[in-house]
Amino acid sequence: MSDVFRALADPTRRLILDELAERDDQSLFEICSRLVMKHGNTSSRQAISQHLAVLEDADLVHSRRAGRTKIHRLNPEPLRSLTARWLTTH
Amino acid sequence: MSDVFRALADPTRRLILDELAERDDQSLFEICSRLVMKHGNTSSRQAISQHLAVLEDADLVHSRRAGRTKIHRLNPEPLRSLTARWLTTH
DNA sequence: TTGACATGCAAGTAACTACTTGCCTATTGT
DNA sequence: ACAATAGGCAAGTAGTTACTTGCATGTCAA
Repeated sequence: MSDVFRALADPTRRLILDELAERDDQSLFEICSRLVMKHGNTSSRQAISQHLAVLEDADLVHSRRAGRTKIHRLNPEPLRSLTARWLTTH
Repeated sequence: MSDVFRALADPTRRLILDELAERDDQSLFEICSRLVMKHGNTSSRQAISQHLAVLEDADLVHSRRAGRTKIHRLNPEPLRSLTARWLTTH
């Protein structure tokens, strides 16, 4: 649970999630390219790779290898009911 | 927005929110006492005070002075629709 | 097989975070 | 006034995080 919030605390990681929410099954290079083009994000490939590792640790992103590329997909399940415990009407 | 996720990333801060969700208008000392008694949390008064400052920066907690005590109250508004952008069905 | 491509790994660094320690301010009760 | 209570402020520290740099691994195309 801490992992999920910690992963979401970084703006670049939220951009990556935005990108994967818009289009599934992107490789590291695709994600890097789109972050630069669409959001002016200048993070290096290695930086994005490490962000993706954090997102995978939080189970927010799933990945599979396809030849020499690694394909990433958003997994929104950990986000469901994440804040429900503080939103109870009592 | 980063502030909210960053605030939620710490387990002790989530405990504080749990406590305030259960009972509004608690002072720093009350929160400290309850964290120790109910959750075995051994954080010092100063540590809790700093956690509350982080929660206030994120607008998750509102506070007012009442004499020599400071009364804290949960503000769940920043939590609403926090993760909606990644949960769209498309 | 050779080179280009896509990614992984690991060490180093600067900034940040959580926490402690020590002292200070303000309010209340006697 | 005085002591006790509730809290604030600021410096220091250990651990963590985000990022870079340099090199290594694995895959595909010609």
